[in-house]
Amino acid sequence: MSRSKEVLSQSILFSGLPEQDIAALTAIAVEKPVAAGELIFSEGDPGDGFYVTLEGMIKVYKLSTEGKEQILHMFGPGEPFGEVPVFSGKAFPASAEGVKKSRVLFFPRKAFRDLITTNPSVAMNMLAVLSRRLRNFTIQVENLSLKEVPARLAGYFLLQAEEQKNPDTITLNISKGQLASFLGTIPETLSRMLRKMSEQGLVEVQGRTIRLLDRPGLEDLAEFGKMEA
Amino acid sequence: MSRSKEVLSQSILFSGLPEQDIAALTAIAVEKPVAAGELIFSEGDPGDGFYVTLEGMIKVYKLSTEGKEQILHMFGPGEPFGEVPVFSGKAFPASAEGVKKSRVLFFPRKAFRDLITTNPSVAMNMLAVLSRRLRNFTIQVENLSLKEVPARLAGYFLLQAEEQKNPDTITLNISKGQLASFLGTIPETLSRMLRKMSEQGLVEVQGRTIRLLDRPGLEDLAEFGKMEA
DNA sequence: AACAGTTTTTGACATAAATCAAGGAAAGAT
DNA sequence: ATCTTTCCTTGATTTATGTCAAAAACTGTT
Repeated sequence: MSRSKEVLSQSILFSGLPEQDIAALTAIAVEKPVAAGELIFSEGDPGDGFYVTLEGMIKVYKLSTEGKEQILHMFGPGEPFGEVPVFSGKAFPASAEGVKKSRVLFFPRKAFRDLITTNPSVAMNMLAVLSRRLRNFTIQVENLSLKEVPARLAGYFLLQAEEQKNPDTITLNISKGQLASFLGTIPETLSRMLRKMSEQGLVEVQGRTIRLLDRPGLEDLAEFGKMEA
Repeated sequence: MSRSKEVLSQSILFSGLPEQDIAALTAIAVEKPVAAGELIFSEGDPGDGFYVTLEGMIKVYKLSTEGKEQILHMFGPGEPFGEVPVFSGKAFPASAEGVKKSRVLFFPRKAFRDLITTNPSVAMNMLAVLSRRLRNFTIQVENLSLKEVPARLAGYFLLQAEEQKNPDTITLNISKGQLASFLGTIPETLSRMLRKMSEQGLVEVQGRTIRLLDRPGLEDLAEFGKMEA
């Protein structure tokens, strides 16, 4: 089995599909290399299909008129993105580009809609994907509206610790600038908060490696968002 | 046809369904009256089904630990809500309650999943509903992160004008306090911004009636977010 | 190893919006 | 019509975070 098929067969969207269906899928899909910083689609583009990340990392983001960036999602291998226009019939609501050198698979709109109508389990998987996405958005809105930057940061660290299956050390897989943009702030503020958290013994920062020194403290910060001094 | 069936047959989710399917649906669904301020479900509840608003208005919201509220969505007649747990398998990510006296229809999880697997067009409609929801969330995140309160407010007015099909006068269908919560701010700030916009001749406010006096000015404010003085 | 580029940090300052506190207006109940 | 409660407005003040400017620390490259 090719590397692409392997990624697909383990993706949330196509898990449980028999191998010949996966093969049929790769037949209709087009693979595309994406350079670091390369634009995949822009907000307002028509959107005649969606993508699955095969390798690397893709960010989906919005830009303000003054040029500030807000990252909405980061997608790694196996994760689909850009599906909204396929089902809503409207243009992409945001833009996407590679964070690093990546490979993506493009699925044309019509072929995929046909697959869904004949294959209820793919429809169900897609519903699950979109539901999870909605769930993440509610958390993002909650963070932006109801929590301050230190709380968001602490929450991010704890989430990463879980995803990376290491309760006391995490490695950032994006730059601090990109992390700031994901958390809805700017690099200067992020830098200051990291220093503050270090001074209080919550974490130890060394480049992209963050040691979580005080999990209860971080959990408290993530929930209540207050740091003394 | 009963009032409920009428609402359902015109809803985005069930549009295009033959009448006997609608009848079958209402057979599995349970109607429930909801008082103003009555809780329908809470964040963290298991979620063994989803709802469709029949009458009135439902808000879906999050609360901060300090008690501040962020409204995520407002749903009127025909609009479904609370679907995320049906497909993600996880609990409700937010809470829902009636804004005013309402009626809702509850669809049990299993029955609806069965309907979807046998009826691709319902699956397609649900995918469209979730996609549209995602689209709205990207706008909400953009607003919270990249725009200031005056810009969000101007954008809200323009959107309402469109929905109410009246280019120069809108009537708020929620209280100003609830509007503040939807826009991610507090009543005091909203009040001040409304005054500022009035002083600048952008709008004229009389209770819940807002007259849009300067659409180009509002459009500019919504996009660039700057108000002189 | 030195270079040019980017990313990150630090400092001084500006500002949008929240908080606290209180008065006024509107709406619903008796 | 009056009372009571909720909603809305206004003012004074605080605060978190953004802006601007510059230095320092990395990164990868010749």
